[in-house]
Amino acid sequence: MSSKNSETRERILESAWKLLAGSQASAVRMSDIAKQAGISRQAVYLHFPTRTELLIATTRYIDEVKDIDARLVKSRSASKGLERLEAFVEAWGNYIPEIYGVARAFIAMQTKDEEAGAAWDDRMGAVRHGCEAAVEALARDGRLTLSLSTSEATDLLWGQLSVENWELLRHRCGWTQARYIDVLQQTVRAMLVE
Amino acid sequence: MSSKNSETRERILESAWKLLAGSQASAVRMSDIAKQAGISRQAVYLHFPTRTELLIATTRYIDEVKDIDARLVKSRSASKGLERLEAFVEAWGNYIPEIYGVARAFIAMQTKDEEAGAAWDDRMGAVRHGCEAAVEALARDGRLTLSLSTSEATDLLWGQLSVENWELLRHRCGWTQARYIDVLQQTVRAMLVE
DNA sequence: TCTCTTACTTGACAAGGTGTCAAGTTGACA
DNA sequence: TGTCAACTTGACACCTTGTCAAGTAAGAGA
Repeated sequence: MSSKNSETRERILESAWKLLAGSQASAVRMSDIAKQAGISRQAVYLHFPTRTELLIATTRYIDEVKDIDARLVKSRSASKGLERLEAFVEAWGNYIPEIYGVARAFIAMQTKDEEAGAAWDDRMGAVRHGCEAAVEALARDGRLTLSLSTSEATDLLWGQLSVENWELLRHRCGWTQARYIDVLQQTVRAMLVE
Repeated sequence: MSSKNSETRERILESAWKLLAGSQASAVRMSDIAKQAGISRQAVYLHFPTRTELLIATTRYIDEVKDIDARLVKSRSASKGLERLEAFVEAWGNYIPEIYGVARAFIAMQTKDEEAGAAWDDRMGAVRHGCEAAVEALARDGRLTLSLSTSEATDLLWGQLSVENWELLRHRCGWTQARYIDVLQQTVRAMLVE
């Protein structure tokens, strides 16, 4: 029989991902994930102690499969601050749809489950670091708006690139992904540059 | 004995409000609200059929007590678009803290409870109307950025004034309320005007 | 004073989800 | 043949929402 850390574990992660990405991401239960993976509900608990830990593992799995690092190369290697900023908005903005399902689940759990809140804060903290790097590059070029500190500018950019803002514009307002990226680049530039 | 629609009902609403506004807004249960109001859990159900309806009633109660309409008078009576925009940002931005507790509860429920989602969408739809009016006033003055349609500009402003964005800047980033208002006015202006 | 009604209490319970536990099955491997 | 690891089956405790039924207390009216 296969080792515990391979096929089944991955099938669980794939199932969680698929269900969370689906239209009815709302109430994805442990039993749904088990059924999707073709195993018993208890088998899921043999691999992941809690629902929260399964969700955390799912985000890590997605990061691996979708190669988030590769997507950020262009931004990180940009020489000019403005270039870096726009590349970052594009890279992260186009990554949000990939993780949106899991993100929704985390946001819903934040209120109830402290551990889930901490895990999500941690992931979003990584995004903030990306924002910070872009803002600092901008500041080094002397192109950051004078009325904002780098910290404030970072916060604003972070808020602009939040999953919640993406959700509002794409889902509630019906924007296309391409228009979202375009307008966000333009908006963020108006907010932070010069 | 007092009529059903008075003292007790109001005590329930006050209790819900108080608990949701408190630091541990996370898990406010029906039993917590009942205890706070000094009545039995079942008595709460005599006044409100479900938790969702109680939350909806609580927002309406807050609107009444805090007089949301009065706060919007200045914005609505502004003659210039820019003036209207800034007054609206100030009025709504300063109202968010009042409803934040209830808002958090709604946001957490959105995923699970359809009715709660609809109720919250409805309330936020009202905010979007305010955004729309401000953007249209700006457009009439010919001061709206050319690269944005009025609908897109409305959406952007709406996202900027979302409870989630307020939460991020005030709670996660530690901004003061005054700074939040200042920076948002400036940001929104950079995004939409000229 | 007796009775009726209204608001509320008390206590039990079903539904639906998470997480735990114990015992059984099955296939690989030595 | 025996053992071990991975998985199954079924039961159960716990929590929260919402329902139900019976009981209590106090004001209103005859």
